[in-house]
Amino acid sequence: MENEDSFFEKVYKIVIQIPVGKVTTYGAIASCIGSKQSARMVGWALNKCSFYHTYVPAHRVVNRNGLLTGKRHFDNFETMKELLISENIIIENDQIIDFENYFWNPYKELF
DNA sequence: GAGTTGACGACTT
DNA sequence: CAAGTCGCCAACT
Repeated sequence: MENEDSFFEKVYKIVIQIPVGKVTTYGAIASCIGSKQSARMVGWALNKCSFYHTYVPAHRVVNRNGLLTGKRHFDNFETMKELLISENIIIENDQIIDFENYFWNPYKELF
């Protein structure tokens, strides 16, 4: 069944559930999975999200500072910012303004 | 099978 | 206050 508890699968399932207009952090996802220090793995998982059978809104995942550190992994450096802007999220200098306001806690879905 | 990498985070200097 | 270093864990070469 869908009990593929692979690290990647967990990451994808969480990211996919991020609502439009919201964002989360790598650390939050990692913590949600169980290893808060595995934030790097979250980024690694998103790196191969293109190979996943389901679309993963990786642009809604940013680092702890609300900085779009992963923008360079998109087709163009502006893609990530453009996607967030299209979701009513304000970006300035590759950083989310009022990031705390847009933050979506993955724990809410695990409840 | 071993070493290097990586879209982070927190601590140390 | 800013920059540098370490740790963490799985995938990639």
